[in-house]
Amino acid sequence: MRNVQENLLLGRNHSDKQDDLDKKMSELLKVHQEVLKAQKEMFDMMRVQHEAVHEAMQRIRADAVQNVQGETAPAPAPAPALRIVFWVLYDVVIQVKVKNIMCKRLLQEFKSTLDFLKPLIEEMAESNKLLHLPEQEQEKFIIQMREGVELIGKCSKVSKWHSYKKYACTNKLLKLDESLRGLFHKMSMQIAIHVKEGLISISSMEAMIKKIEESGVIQNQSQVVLTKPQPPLHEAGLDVLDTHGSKDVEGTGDDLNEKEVGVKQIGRDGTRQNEKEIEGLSEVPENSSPKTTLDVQGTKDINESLDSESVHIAQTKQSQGTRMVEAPVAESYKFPFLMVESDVYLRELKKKIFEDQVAMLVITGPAGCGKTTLARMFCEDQEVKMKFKNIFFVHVSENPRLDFIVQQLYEQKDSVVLELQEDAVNWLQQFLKETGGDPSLLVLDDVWSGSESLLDKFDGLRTSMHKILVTSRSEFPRFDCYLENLKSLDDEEEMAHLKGKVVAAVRATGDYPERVGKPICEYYLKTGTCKFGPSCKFHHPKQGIGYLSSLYGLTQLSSPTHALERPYTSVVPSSVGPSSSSPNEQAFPERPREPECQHYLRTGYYKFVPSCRYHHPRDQIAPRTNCLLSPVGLLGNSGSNAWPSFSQVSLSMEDFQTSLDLKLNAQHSLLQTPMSPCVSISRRISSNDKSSQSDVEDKSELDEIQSQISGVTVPESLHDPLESKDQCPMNVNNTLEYAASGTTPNSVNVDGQSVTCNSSEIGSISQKQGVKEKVAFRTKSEIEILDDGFKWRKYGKKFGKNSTNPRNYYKCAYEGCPVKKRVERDGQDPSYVITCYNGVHNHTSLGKRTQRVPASHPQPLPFPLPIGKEESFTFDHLADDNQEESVLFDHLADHIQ
DNA sequence: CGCTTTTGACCCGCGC
DNA sequence: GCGCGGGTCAAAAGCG
Ligand SMILES: [Zn+2]
Repeated sequence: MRNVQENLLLGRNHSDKQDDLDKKMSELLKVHQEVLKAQKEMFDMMRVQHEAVHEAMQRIRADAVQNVQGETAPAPAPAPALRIVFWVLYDVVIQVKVKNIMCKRLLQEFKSTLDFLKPLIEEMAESNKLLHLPEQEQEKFIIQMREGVELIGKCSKVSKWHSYKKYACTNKLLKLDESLRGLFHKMSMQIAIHVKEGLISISSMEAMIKKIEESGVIQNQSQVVLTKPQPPLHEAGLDVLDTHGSKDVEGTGDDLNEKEVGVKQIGRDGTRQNEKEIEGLSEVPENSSPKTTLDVQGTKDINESLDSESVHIAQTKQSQGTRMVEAPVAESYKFPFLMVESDVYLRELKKKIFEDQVAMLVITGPAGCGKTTLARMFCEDQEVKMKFKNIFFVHVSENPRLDFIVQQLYEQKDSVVLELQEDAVNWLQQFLKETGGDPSLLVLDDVWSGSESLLDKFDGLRTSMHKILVTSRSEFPRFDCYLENLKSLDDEEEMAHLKGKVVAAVRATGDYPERVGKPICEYYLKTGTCKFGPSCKFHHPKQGIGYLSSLYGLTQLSSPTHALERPYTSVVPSSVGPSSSSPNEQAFPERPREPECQHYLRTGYYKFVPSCRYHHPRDQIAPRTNCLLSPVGLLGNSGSNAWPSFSQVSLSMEDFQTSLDLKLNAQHSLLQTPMSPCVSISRRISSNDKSSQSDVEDKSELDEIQSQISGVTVPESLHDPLESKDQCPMNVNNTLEYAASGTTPNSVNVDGQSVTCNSSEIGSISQKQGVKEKVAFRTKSEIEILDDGFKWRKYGKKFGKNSTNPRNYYKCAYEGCPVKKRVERDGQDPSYVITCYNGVHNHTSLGKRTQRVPASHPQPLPFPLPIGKEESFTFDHLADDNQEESVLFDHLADHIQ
C-alpha cells in the first residue's frame, strides 16, 4: 500500500510512542529469551514450560480476539480423535502393564512416552486447538495408536516362551514408541512455534497500532500481513493488506507455501534489519522504528510478561479508540513453522533440480525436520508438476529393496500392483524405459544411510529424462549429486536467525543432555540419537552409545520384515539381490559430527554393539567381503562338518581372518558357532590388510580395535550339531584364549605378536568330545548380558580371587541345546565385557522347546531366527535366505581361494 | 505355578 | 594327597 511510506515517515515523528513500543519489544524479547532459556536448560520442566507458555499464548490470543471485538477467530476443528485414541491406548497400556509379565520394561518405557504425550494431548484437546501436524500426520498417529492398542493386546497374550512372537511384538512396540516420540517432538515444536508466532502476532499488532497511531488512520477489517515481493527489501516493510480471506487453515502444500511466504518474509525482514539485536526473534517487523534496540533487559515471569504485554496492547488499542482487526494470530499459528523456511528450500530445490546436469538431488537433515514434507511440497509444486510429467513418490525407509521400490513405482504409474520380479535392476531399467518418454521425477523418501547401493542402482541407470530426489538423514557423499542440506536444522546459528532459538533448542541435533543419575535414554543408546534431543529427561552418556542395541535386537531402525530377510547379517555384498543393504547396518554409529573412526575406515570391521563413538561412514570403508557372521557365529554351509580345529587364537585381526578363512574353506556345516553378540566381520581388501595391522601404533587405536571387534572363533573339533544333544563338557580343551582377556594378555595382541593359529595346530587338538567351538567376545558395554537373540539360563556364578568381577555362567535355555556362555568383566578394563560362547546351537528358534522346522527344511538354519521376526514369518523367507546366504558363502569361498 | 536366579556344594583336572 | 580354581549341579529363593 502506498500509505506505507507515509506511515513510515509519520512514524519517525512519533518517537515517544515508538520508544514505548520498543520497550514492549524488548520485553517481548525478554520473554522469548526466557522461553528459550527455560526450554534449553530445563528439560525436566519441559512440559510445565509448555503449559505455561501455552497458557500465555492463550491469553494473548484471547486478548487479541477480544481486541478485535468479535472478529472471527474460529477455532479450527479440534482433533478429538487423536485424543480419544490416545487415551484408549494409554488405558490399554496401563492395563496390560499391570497384568503382563513380559515386555514389562518395554511397556514401562512405552508408558513413559505416553506420559510425555499425555499433557500435550490434553492441552491441545482442552484448548480446543488443532494439532499443527499435517492431516496425514495426524491420521498416521491415530492409526498407529489404534494399532498400538491391538498390538499391546496381542502382546499380552503371547506366551512367555513364544520368544520370537514376543520379539515381534517388542519390535512393533518399539516402533510405535518411536513414532509417538516423534509426535511428541513435533508437538513440542508446535508449542514452541506457538510462542513464537504469538510473538510475531503481537509484534504485528504493535506495529500496526503504531502505524495507526502515527497516521491516525483507523484501518478496519484489515490484517497485518507482511508480504514482500521476492528479493528486494521492501522499504516500508509494512503493508497493510486485506488478505486474510486468502488464508485458510489446512491447505494444500501450495496453499501453505503461499501463505507462509508472508510469515517468512516477516522473519526475513526482521532478520535483515535487526540481525544483530534481534537474534532469535527476528521476525518482528521494526522497519518503522529504526532506533529499536532489542537487548534483553532483566527477566520476568513469562506468563506475567506476556500477559501484561497483551494487556498493554489492548490498552493501547483502546486508548486510541482503534478497532483492531485480529492480527494473524489465529492463522499464523496454524502454519507449521517449518513450512516457512521450507519455502526457501523449495525455491532452492527447484532451482537445482531444474538444472540440466543434476540427475540426483539429496535432501539431508535430521529426522523429523521436514525433509519429507519438503519433498512432498516439491511434488505438489505447480512448477514442478509442469516440468515433470510423471512424479513418483516412494517411501523407502525401512524397505530399501529395489524390487519393492520398482513395484511401487509401477503401482503409481499404472495403478496396478505387479508381482515382484527377481531381477529388480532390469525391472527398474524397464520402468525407466517406459517412463523415459517424458521428464519424470522419482522421489525416494527417507533413504537410510545403509542404502547407498540402492542409490547406486538408480544412479547407474540414470537417464536424462529422470531426476531423482532423495531425502535422507545422512549424506551420501559418494554420489555426485547436489546436496540440499537442511542446514537450518543442523546449524544452530542459522536456525536462530531464521526461526528462533526455541526451535533450535528443541531440535538441536547431536546435543544430548548428560544427566548422570537419571535413567539412561535407551533410544539414545540404541540409536545414538534421540528425538527428544536436549529436552529428553533421561541420561545420554557420551560413551557407550548403542550398548543397548542388543537389548531389543536391531529393531529400532530395521523393519521386522527386513530383519526377517537378513537376520543379523550386516555385511552383504551390494551385488547380490535387491535387499542388498541390511537395515542392521543402521546399528552402525554414524556420527557425522565426530571424527571418523580410522579403524572402521581401514578395516570395515563392524561390531554390532556400536560403542565406538567415532563416525562410521558407511560408504567409505574398504570393500567388504561376503563373509557373514550371524550372531550365532559364522555362517556355514550345510552338509559338511569338516571343521578345522585350532587351539590358540589371537586377537590379531589377521589371524582372526585366517580363522575365518579356514572355517569358510572348510565349508563348515550349519549352526556353526554359538552366538556372538552380533558381530559381523567383514574382510578387508588385501591392500588394507597390512595397514590395518601394522599401523596400529598407539594404545588408543589398539583399544579401539579391540572394542570394535574382539571375537574369535575357536572350532576345536568336528561336530555334527544334530547329534550333539548331549552336553558338551566345557573342559575338554581350555584352548580358548579370550580376546584381550586379562589372564592372557600376551595372546591378545593386535599388533601381530600374538600367537597365531598355524596350520600345525589345526587338527592337533583333541577331538574326542565331538564338536566344541568357542567364541569369545570382548565388548565395551555397561551391561553384561548382551542380548544375542537366544534365551539363556544362568546356572552358576563364581567370584574370582579378588572377588571382583564375578563370572556368570549361562546355558542356552533351549532344551537339549548344549551351548553355554560365560560372561565376565574384563579384569583390566571393567568397561569391557568378555563373553565366551561354547558350543553350537542345535536349534534355530530363540529358546522355545519345540522346534518348528518343517520337513522340507531338514537342516537347522544357520542362524537363529532373529529378533524382530514377524509372527507371520514363513519358512519360505528363510529358504530364500538360505539360498542367498549360500550364494554369499560360495562367493566368499571363491574370494578366499 | 513355572521359570529364573542364587548360592553353597560338588566335581574335576592340575600343579605342587 | 592336597589345595586351588574353573566349572557345574541342584535346592531353595525369587519373581512375575
Ligand atoms: Zn541353543
